[in-house]
Amino acid sequence: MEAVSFKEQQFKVREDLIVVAANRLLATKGFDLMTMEDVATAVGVSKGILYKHFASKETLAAAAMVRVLRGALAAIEALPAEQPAIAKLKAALAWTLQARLAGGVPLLPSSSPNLQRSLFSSPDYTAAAFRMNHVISTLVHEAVAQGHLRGDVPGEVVVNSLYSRTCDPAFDLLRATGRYTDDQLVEHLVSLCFDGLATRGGLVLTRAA
Amino acid sequence: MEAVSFKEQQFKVREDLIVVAANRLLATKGFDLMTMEDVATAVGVSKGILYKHFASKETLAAAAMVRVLRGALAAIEALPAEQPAIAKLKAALAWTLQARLAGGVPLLPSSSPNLQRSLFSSPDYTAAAFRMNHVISTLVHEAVAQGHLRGDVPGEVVVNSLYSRTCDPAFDLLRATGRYTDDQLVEHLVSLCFDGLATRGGLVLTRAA
DNA sequence: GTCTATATGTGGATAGAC
DNA sequence: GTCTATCCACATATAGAC
Repeated sequence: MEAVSFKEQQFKVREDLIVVAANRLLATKGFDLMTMEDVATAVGVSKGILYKHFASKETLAAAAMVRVLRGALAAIEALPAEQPAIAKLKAALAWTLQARLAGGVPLLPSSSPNLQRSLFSSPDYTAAAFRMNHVISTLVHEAVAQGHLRGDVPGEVVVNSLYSRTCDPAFDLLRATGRYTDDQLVEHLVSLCFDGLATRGGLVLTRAA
Repeated sequence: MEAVSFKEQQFKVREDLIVVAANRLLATKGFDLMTMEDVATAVGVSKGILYKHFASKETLAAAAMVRVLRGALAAIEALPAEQPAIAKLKAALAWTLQARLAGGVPLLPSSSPNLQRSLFSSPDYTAAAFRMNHVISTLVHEAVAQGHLRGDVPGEVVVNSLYSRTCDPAFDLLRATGRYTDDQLVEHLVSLCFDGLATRGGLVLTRAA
């Protein structure tokens, strides 16, 4: 009994190592270029063993996505409730960018039909993605209602823009220059996303009464 | 003489068809998922003939990139000189997004080392990319000097952000919903890029004297 | 120059020894 | 459960007929 439990535990630990390694590889090479061989050597096991844990490469990628989605959801829910919605949204984007710096966020969009099918046929993934979409949409609507987010653009457009900023290629390009600290990078990206590239040309800002 | 010239002309026309088809496929499937077979059937020729025009898949992709870069450069240079720099930058982004709607812009970033090497070993590509970088950087610095673009973010960061907006995945996702016209899509994306997601919370805008 | 057929390499997935 | 060896499908690139 004890031995079995221990082995099962080891199995779970290894599975987590596999997912973490896949995460990193997906973040750097993307789904199409990542090979199961890559994952195996990164973890230090043989290729065949991966299929004892995951039925296919797509299933493994789905597991990696779920891991990140759940982490992001937990981070958002851990934010102080008294924060206004826009602050939560900024924090969520910053968290995701930090996660990308740390271990990698496997959000590289591959248009592989196999992957798409596999993702949406995974209950874990669809549940996490649906929940994430709900949480972010709600925050966006709150922020609009509070006058902190522009109301002249459909909420859907805002949500998608936020999502795409988490996998902004500019982030990696700028990071590769080595001219910025991690915090500077995150700050710049978040600021550009929410405040835009432009000043308010010809206009000055006055505090409202 | 005439016959040879005609054949050469035909050859060039076909080459252009190949590049256009590759463009579209690169925009939809990306470099990794696009196969030479795809390109061949799209053009309506056999697979082998592609290698009479291009030495490799990477070379073909480079040609597609060069085509788009040159088109974008021409579009920027055709803008009225009296326009302020920020207007030119907005127009350039809008042009690229329109081009993406029309025929596709093959900017899907593949981290394939083969592709990277092939791109940077192509004089045509490096020249076009260098020139594009120069043109955009100059416009950004002008716009900052004119007070239209934020000066608190390094120019390099602004340039990279602009670049990454041209291949923003949100664009395709929103387009796929079918709820927006092409013009609305472009307008929203350009507006979000320059003006940001946020209102100026608690502030009202007053025109300067 | 264009096609058909094929050589070559690679990567996902499986079989079988231990 | 883990490894080694292998199968199979597919994609790049080439060879050879016409």
